[in-house]
Amino acid sequence: MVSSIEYIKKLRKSGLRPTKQRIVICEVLFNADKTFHFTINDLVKMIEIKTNQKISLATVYNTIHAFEKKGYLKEIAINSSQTYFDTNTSDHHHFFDEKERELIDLANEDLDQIKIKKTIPGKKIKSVEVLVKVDNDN
Amino acid sequence: MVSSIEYIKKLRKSGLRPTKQRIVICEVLFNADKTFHFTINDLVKMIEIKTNQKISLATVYNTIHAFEKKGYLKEIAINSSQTYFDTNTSDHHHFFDEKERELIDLANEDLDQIKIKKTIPGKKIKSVEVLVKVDNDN
DNA sequence: TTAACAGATTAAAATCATTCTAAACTATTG
DNA sequence: CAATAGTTTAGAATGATTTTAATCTGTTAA
Repeated sequence: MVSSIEYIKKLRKSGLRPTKQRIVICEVLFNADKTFHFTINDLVKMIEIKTNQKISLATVYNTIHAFEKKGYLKEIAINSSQTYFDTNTSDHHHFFDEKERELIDLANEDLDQIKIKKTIPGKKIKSVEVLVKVDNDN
Repeated sequence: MVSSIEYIKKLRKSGLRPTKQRIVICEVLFNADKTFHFTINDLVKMIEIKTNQKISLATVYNTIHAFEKKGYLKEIAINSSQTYFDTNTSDHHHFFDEKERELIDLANEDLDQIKIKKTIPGKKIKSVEVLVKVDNDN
């Protein structure tokens, strides 16, 4: 249970004003005992459940993008009509169950070190993301 | 230079009626000397240049989805406002240059075999996609 | 403490890729 | 050639995301 004072500090430290809305979003995202994956739609629902009031959709988008830019969230590359985010910002990968539209973490340790043997002139690698699509077994 | 008769055969064999529109799309997509990546928007432009007439956007979408379902195209998992497709349907991966919004093939041989050491009960692996995001070197 | 202002929030409109609709067209088959 | 199932089409609809422009609020300096 992280105190909201911590979030206020965190926000200030990143040059983001600690507004009521941002603190609520921090509490929803970063107070969970486990990291998780979510869409903007999921988040809006979680906020409503937690606070019984709503934050404007535009603010939710703004805040999530601000948090992503600060490195507090990661966007996950999948083809979906909605964008998925991850509160786990460590270096790791994902399973995607298209039937359930659900993401599952795949730890870096769960696959061998990926070594890219090809380089592109003038470019450097920013990230390596593995997406494992899964389907029902039968 | 593949004759359009070949595309007609190919379409018939897959249970798709060889319409004028589908043949044109085959010619644009599968007559290139190299495989390539494209968005629907790119494809529409290519069709216009090649034929000087246009195919309805709905038809382009229908056809691309039909081709994808038949395995003639692959959709590439990246976060972008537009969906990218690949005429290279072999097992391989991608670099994505976000600055240029450009995809570059990464052959399977350019990285070590990926072995996923985690399994999900009741699910089987359908695909493993690696996306390497790159940025300018400086 | 307060005034001033930059930054934030908001509802609503706009955007834009994609999908749907339902009417017109066409390839196939007998 | 007629019947029909499959296709194409323009335009409308959808839905996630972004923009707009007005209002509000946190911060700062006096």
